[in-house]
Amino acid sequence: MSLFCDVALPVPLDRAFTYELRELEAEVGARVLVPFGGQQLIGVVVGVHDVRPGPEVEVKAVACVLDEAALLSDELMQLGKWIAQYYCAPLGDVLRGMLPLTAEVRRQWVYRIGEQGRRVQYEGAAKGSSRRSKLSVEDQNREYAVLNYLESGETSKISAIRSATGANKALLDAMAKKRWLVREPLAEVRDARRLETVAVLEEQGSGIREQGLESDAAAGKRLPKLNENQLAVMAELAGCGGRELVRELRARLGARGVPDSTLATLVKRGLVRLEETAQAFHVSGLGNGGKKFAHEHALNEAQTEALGTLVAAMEKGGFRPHLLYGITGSGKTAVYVAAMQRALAAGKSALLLVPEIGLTPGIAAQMVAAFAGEVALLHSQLTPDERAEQWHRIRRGEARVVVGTRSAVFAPMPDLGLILVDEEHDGSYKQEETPRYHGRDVAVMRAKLLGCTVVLGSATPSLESWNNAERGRYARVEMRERVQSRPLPAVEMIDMREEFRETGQEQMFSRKLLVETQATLDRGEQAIILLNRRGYSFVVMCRSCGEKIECENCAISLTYHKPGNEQDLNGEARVGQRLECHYCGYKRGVPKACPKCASEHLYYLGAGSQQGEERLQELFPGARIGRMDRDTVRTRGDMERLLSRLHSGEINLLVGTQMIAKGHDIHGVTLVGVVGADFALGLPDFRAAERVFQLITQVSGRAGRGDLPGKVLVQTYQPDHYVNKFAREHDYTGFAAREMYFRRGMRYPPFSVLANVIVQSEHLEEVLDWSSRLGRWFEQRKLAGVRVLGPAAAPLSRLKRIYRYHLILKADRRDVLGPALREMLAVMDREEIPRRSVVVDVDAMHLM
DNA sequence: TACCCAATGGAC
DNA sequence: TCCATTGGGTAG
Repeated sequence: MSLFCDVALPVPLDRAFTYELRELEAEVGARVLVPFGGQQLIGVVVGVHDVRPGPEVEVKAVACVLDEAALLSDELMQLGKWIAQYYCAPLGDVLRGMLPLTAEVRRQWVYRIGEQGRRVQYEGAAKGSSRRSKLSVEDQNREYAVLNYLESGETSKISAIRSATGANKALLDAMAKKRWLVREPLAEVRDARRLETVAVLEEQGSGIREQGLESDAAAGKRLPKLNENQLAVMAELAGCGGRELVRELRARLGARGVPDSTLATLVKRGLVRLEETAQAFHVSGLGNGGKKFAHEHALNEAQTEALGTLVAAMEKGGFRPHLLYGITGSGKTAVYVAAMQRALAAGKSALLLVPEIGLTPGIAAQMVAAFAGEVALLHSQLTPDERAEQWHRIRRGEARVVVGTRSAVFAPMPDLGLILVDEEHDGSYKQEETPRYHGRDVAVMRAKLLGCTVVLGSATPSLESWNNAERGRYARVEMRERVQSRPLPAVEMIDMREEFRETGQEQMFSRKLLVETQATLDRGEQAIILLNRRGYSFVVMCRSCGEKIECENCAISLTYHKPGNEQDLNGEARVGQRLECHYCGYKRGVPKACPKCASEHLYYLGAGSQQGEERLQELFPGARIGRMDRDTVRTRGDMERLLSRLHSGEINLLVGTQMIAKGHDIHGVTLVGVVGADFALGLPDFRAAERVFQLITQVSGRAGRGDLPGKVLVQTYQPDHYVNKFAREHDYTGFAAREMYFRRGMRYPPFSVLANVIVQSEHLEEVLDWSSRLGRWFEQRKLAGVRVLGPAAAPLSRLKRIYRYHLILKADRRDVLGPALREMLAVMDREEIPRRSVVVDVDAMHLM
């Protein structure tokens, strides 16, 4: 038994804290509740020992050990430490993200009357309330009520005090500050599993039931004690095999006029027993509508071959990363399912990471169809209770197939034998807050620690993964055929400059796109049009002075939204037109005149999806149009409803932002239009070309997935740009080679490792001061193999009232970047640059 | 990060 | 003089 333990806490501090264990025992990887600067925090034990820290620290005792055995396995602890190191994040923050179990410990405060409070109570009773207090008379009275309530000296929970006196937390905390009350933390551990009551027929009850079933009249004679209602309950229960959820039973019987109390009577008589059971796992909203899934078909040759490679790797064992490069519609999901089945058959479990479950409801449904109760889902829309429940099912080995988004890479799976990362190029794998890890890279690292197979799948692999495959670090598996030998859609570029010259006017849609859309609709087929901006117009500009209307909090043009029937985040109908900031959510009314020069000539530029929908409605009055963007799709339910309307043909023309490009499999779609996607080529971002190529390829992949061939029309102002050239030929390989050339020349990833160091503050002077000091330090330090760009204003120079400058670090090798960043953090400490004002983004996805 | 404490300054 | 607010330092 050890005397002390070191605990990583969820605070932005790069160290662990030592606590005394006293009589308690704690394993490394277990959670403990500890006092920390006046609070109680849940931390994870990262070490146990007998070494008392120096006399300069007052060692406190662990309040409570929450887990008897390690909750985080050795393997996951190691993974956590790697993340903390690699991404320069505090271990406590990392571990908190790995253990999504906040639902299990309820922390609250209890209050007790203090010395000061007692005095006030007596004096106050004599003097009456003070006129000088800023509190309202009601609050003063409440304060005295609280003192009276706590008079005995016992501690009370906030809820008890509130119901007795009407005092709220703010009032109690204010009293604690005045030392009228003493505030103490209290933590209650509870089981996150939701319990349900089940009614069970007792032995003697089933005998009665059998008689009762013969005929109600006969039963009534032999069992005069059971009335009609009671017999109905018994019969219903027998009809369900003698066991049913009380909730269900009540619902059914209540409809027939049997009161709830009847069941209680039967329980009292010992004919029925009530049992508490853990609520059955329930996957909600998987509207698969009995569709046939790809894996039910036989795999084609390419799929079989790919599967063979993966299975061989699994059988051989050991760490071997694979890049599964399969063009859109080549049936990657079927290969995933088959590989997972093999893993399960070999007694292993399998993990599938997907970018966003909400945007591709199909994938969860397919996994449930294939693996039924063995599946656990982990995604951001789960409630804390649901997440904890899934987490424990996984840890107990009850769910051997896990499908989830980014953080599911930490799923506590025993015997993990296969990790799959679908759409590995997707930016949503990168967490944009501390710890800023990349789910795909963590997946690879986890596979390395475990020595298991990992598969990265994509039709448009990230340049990093492609490079790894080129260099032989990853085994490349290719599927270059669509299933059932369906052809890839023909892609045509429409030169919008020429269009302008010929028509003499700036139009949102080219003539060709309109003609083709009409023809598609006339043939009874479906069309999709990508318009990669939401809202109506994304710039409002003054014709007189050229001023663009910007957000008050951000250096960003506001987007004009027309009144519509969409709902805002609170579920309230959005009425009225408005200008909106897509970064901070700021909203304002539409000005009649320029805020700067008062000119009334305001000009609305740039068409978003809302305007696209409106224009299409005018152009194709007969079309059944749907819109898919963040304004119309807020929940998974919205997405499913929209997709099912598309599947059924209720919608035949869909307009939307990039979410329409995400892996949907709609067989009726034969035409895809891409409008304004190349605007992103102008962004100051080294991944701009890669992203545009991915977007065009992915959205093109939505066409021609059924029996009819598809066609893609891409409107562009840069038809000669290599992105467009290679996209037209479906030539990922060619694009990758060309883009590698650019990246190599510019020493961008994958030919360097990159970190974006963002310095931010509400005050511009601080940002300028700190960033220039860091810049000078790097200049003097002359770190070998590291080059530093900047400091310079970040392209998004102000966000949410915070000014932003950045330095970009490019290193030749991985092992020089980490030490350089750590040295920088140490210098910041010395130079008194606050840690929280500098964000370190290792392997940044964008440099905005 | 969240909290505590000491110093500040406004209101009575 | 009292109290509320603010900013800096620290947490085991």
